[in-house]
Amino acid sequence: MENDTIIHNQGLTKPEKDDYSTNNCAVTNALKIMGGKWKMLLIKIIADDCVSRFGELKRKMDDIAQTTLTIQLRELERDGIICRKAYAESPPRVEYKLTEIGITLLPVIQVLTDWNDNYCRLTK
Amino acid sequence: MENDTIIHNQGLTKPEKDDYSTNNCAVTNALKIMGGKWKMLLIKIIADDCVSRFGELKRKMDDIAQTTLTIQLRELERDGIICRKAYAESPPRVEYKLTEIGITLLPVIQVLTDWNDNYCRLTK
DNA sequence: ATACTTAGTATGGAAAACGATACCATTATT
DNA sequence: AATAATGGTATCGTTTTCCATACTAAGTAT
Repeated sequence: MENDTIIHNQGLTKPEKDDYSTNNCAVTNALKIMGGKWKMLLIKIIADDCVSRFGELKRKMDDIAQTTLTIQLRELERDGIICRKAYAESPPRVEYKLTEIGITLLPVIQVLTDWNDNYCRLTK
Repeated sequence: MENDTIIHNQGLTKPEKDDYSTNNCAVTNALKIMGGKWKMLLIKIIADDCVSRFGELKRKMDDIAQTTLTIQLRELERDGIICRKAYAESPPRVEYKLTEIGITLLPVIQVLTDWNDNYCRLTK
């Protein structure tokens, strides 16, 4: 019973001191940028598409409100994860794609997807 | 402009059809279990501790409300991520630890931590 | 007797997230 | 002249999430 308390911690980086407060925890920090109901899904779709238009995203996430989609895109843009390119046409055309920093988030998406495919069913 | 649309998608598993709706997306599914403001942090702390007591968790996450902590722990328990062991003592003693399935979530935590350490600063 | 400890629960309220609806400008189409 | 398409914004309401406060039971220490 005592010996298995060591096993599952291998490979996890322990914090120097026990500081998990809001401003100092790596997990919390990362989630400030990519947390929430829609962000990771949005990042995944834009990655799959390479370049996405607004209406395309709206169609694929068919249960998101348009206002919510706009807000999420603005925040991802503000945080340097995606970039927005608007063309001076009519009707308007706007394209979204991942920035270089946004691309560095793909391993997070992938490991989450892998976990779902391999282990999530065991939780039921 | 066209050629760089391919690069960043390497290694990402594309969905068969463009189905990102609420019930069918792997990312969304995984986040149903470990999403939210506190879950991943909780999983990380319990992993660091190997075994955590309630008051210990409360102290380390000093800005979480006690009621919220209880709810998060109950949900993680319900979803098979942690297990709860209460001792018939007084004052009560309750211990939380990761289940085997909970342990499979650690790579998710790790990759999130790594991203924060390596790339998050670039978003500023 | 009183105070302290742990791991909660109960209640009420505030804040954040999210959604539905209506509206807009510009151009092309019918 | 009316309609449709795109990518929004503005407003308001709901739902979800979260927090603050008060309270509890049982044993231990003073």
